Amino acid sequence: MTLTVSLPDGSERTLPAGASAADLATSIGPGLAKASVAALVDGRLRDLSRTLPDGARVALVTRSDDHQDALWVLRHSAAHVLATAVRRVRPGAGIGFGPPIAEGFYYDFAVDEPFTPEDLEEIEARMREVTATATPFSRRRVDRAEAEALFADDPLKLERLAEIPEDEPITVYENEPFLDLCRGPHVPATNEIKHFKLLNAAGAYWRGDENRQMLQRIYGTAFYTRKALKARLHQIEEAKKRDHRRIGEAMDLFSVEEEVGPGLVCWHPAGARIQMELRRWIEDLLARRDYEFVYTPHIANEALFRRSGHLPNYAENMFPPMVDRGPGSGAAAIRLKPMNCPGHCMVFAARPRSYRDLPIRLSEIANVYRNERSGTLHGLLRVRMLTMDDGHLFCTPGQVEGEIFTCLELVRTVMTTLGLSYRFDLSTRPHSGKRIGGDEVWDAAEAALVQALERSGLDYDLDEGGGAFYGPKIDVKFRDAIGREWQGATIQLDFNLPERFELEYIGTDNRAHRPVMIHRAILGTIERFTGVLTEHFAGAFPLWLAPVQVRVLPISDAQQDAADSVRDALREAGIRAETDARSETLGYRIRDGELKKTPYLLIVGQREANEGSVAVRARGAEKKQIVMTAGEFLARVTDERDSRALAP
RNA sequence: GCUCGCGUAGCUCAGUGGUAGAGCGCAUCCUUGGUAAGGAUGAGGUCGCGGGUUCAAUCCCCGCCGCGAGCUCCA
Repeated sequence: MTLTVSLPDGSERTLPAGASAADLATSIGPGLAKASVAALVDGRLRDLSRTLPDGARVALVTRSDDHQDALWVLRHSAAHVLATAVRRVRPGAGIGFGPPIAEGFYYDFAVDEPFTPEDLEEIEARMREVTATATPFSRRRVDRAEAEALFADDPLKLERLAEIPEDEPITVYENEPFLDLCRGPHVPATNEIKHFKLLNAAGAYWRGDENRQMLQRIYGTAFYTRKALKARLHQIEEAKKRDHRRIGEAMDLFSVEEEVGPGLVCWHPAGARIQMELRRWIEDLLARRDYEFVYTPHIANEALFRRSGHLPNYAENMFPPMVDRGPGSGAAAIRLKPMNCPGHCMVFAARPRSYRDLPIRLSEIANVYRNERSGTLHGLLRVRMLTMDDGHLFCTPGQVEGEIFTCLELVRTVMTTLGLSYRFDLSTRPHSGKRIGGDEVWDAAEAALVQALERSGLDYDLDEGGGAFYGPKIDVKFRDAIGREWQGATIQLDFNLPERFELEYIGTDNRAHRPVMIHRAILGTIERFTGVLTEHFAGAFPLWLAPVQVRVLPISDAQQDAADSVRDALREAGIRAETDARSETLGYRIRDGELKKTPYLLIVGQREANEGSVAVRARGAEKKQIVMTAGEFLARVTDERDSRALAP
């Protein structure tokens, strides 16, 4: 008896019946056998030790820090080793879930006392004991009764067990002495896990449900090579150094004071400068694309938000009402706006609209106010007064694709200018019952988004069922300088608000039609975007965004006038320049300028003062400075600013 | 909002049951220095807020507020 499998290169191999993926690897070569950790059998990850079905397509998964499947298996196994070690330190620990995640793995434990940093050290040491020897991960199928017996004293596992459908096999994995209810697969043995590190511990709700018990989660990461682990740990260090709260303090960009209130940002002059540049840039880009700007009130009658659906659906995130003349007077309750769309709908509805008016593109770079839960606030990334570069497009169904296309083009312009790589997620209709509008409407809307994406020649990932109840959307994810991904622009179709506000336009048939509404934000919010850019650039903003663009350093008092006149000429050209004539050594002032990430330091000594030149020291270029005339520098720096260049 | 941790000078942090210290920054003076920290002197703190224990609390206990790591949520 034999079985035949096909390999990724299209070739076929015949093996004795009952052969495993490990046997397959051995039959191909000892090197492959040694390098394999798991197998993809008909596209599904399997243990190396599982028998192969006849006719399967098999790809061996070899040790690699570049291969998601390989890392997935390793980290999943590392999670089991973590649980093994925790059970040694806390024998009674209940066991929740322990999956691999994008950058590592975690495991949740039900324990009486939370883990301390010292506990993590000890647990990690125990893990090293476990991985020092080759204890196999062995898979076993069990029936329900046996599984219930095995996990009789672990209520979390019993709960999970009860959810496994009758027709699904129940498997357990054991790396002695630890036994877990688990679908697998795993690496062959514990000694495969060589390069790992526990990172932190924190509470996590059982099953992510805030009404259920709080478990203690331990995060860690694991790789096949020491180099990759070191790179990851370095990335974590780098992220700490780039933390926008730290840089914001050092560069005096902003502050969040307890006395003002949590999640409320005071922008200092340097930070406000960055914000202003971003804002002007976006406004200019929008104006060129036929947007019109509006202002709508920051506070409004509650009735507006009742109509828009915010009060029934979004009240959690809205501040409580204010009443201007006291209760009982008949005065309306007033709310701070959490979004701009209701106001923009009112602008649209304020007069009759013809199809000739469409599309109408309204933009408002406005503050909105959201009563975010206190535990979610974080520097500039999550605040309670935020500034959206908001816009709402009102158009006919036939115009949707073209409008989306233009939005995508705008996204590309913004991301390219800032040197950010990005990708798109297309989120389609949620499951029926959780959406409004008929299937034909959704079909057309999704098709329009797909066509716009394809017309742009852009790749996208599909997030099926991820759309809002009121319409499908395209989300932009961009990657920063150290590889982290952030939510950027969002473009959302909305069939809901035009209904609620009874928006209409008169069509060519002289009858009223409902417009389609598109919500879109390109930066998202200025606060978050500034925070992310601060981390992306590590404070070294491109010249056009830098709060101070040029600092002029006279070598001694004798050159102060010369330095000031260079500074004044730069200012005349709209360059943000200042003189640093402090009574400190030149070395000190250069160091200070570099630490403040000033794009250009101009040194003016007697030589330069005599000949009308400046010694230009570009940020980070150290001693590779160039002497040029003040006029040459001015031309160069204005050009760099006007082109929004990323680097000199 | 929840769990745990933290809260000392403008910033980063040390410290003690007997009302406090460093470095940086800041101020003044000296120094006028050619490419990443010149020197001296000085100011600056209700030790987050409120209770409690104690002869005595910045330190121990409780509550509140804020921050951090996560969870949940999300621009």
